[in-house]
Amino acid sequence: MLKLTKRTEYGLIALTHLAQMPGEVVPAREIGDSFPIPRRLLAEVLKDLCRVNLIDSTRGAHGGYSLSRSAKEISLAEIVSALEGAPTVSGCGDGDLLAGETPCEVRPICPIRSPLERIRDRIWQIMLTTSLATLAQPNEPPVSIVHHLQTNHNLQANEQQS
Amino acid sequence: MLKLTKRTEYGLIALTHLAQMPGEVVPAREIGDSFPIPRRLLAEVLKDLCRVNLIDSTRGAHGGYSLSRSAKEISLAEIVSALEGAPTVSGCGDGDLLAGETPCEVRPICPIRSPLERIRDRIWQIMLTTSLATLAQPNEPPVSIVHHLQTNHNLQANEQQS
DNA sequence: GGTATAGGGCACTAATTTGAAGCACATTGA
DNA sequence: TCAATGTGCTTCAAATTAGTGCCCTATACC
Repeated sequence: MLKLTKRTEYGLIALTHLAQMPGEVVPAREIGDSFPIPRRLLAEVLKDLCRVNLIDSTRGAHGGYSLSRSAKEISLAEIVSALEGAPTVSGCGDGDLLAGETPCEVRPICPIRSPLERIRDRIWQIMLTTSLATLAQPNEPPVSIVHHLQTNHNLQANEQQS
Repeated sequence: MLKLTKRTEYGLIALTHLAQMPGEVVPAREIGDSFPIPRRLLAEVLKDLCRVNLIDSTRGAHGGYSLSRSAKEISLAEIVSALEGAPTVSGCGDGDLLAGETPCEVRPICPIRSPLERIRDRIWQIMLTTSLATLAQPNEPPVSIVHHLQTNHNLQANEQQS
């Protein structure tokens, strides 16, 4: 849980790279050279991002990719759902956020479905309100549109062991 | 991302089952009979939960499992980390929450690390503040210790396609 | 003690998901 | 035309996850 796939990581890296040179058309090669990312995989990821219109592609010599809109208008949720599908928390179908899901035979009697969905929604909310612009400024405080979500957590520290 | 493994789902189902009969020693068989869960796997999961002292086991005839403390004192975070390890969001090492992680060679120059960690922490916070008791009352409103985290989300609905 | 019921350990296989690469083709600028 | 660059499709490899089998230990009850 909570772990992004490599595809998504690569996509985020590429997008933040693009976000730092708005307007410019950047070839996949350049992104691949800047980070130790397998070229071919990166191409796949960029293609996916293109498919959902997060970025524009220019073919031919001097081609490349560029953000299709401002980094502030691109949410983390869009990126994640483009690269690994909308989140599900439990494997049971989640009709609201996503299309076809494999039906879960436990579903009718599943005792944890509903509360888990609420949690998923809250997590998704965090991603919906986090913009690419925020991700692209790692040194800035998290001053995105999500800052009002910041919470004070006055609770017992739970011990976790791997 | 955000998808729980079957192990965790089974664990949550078992724990909510136990939570509904506090004090009683419930054999794994009974839980396995109540839901379409592979017996053998369920046993594995229960063993893991036992190992981190979320439940107690009683061996021998009339043996079984029971919660080791009140459902209100067991956080979702504990359950998840017991059954699938602490969350990572990105594969890069997360020293604070978890022990050894495979080092990420992109790490020194990774442009998305820090903001992603903040997001992971916020998600983790949700789980830390969600108790098993909350999960076990699917029909109740989410009135757990987390209610103060509820947020108003006044933002554009993003379209997601699978 | 014997037996039935219940959990525990270990190793193994199967299924699914994810990561990665190959190859040929389409587009475009010089 | 040629080189640079994105696109489609296929296949392979690695990692993760799901599920099983077998046998041992522990306890209640007769």
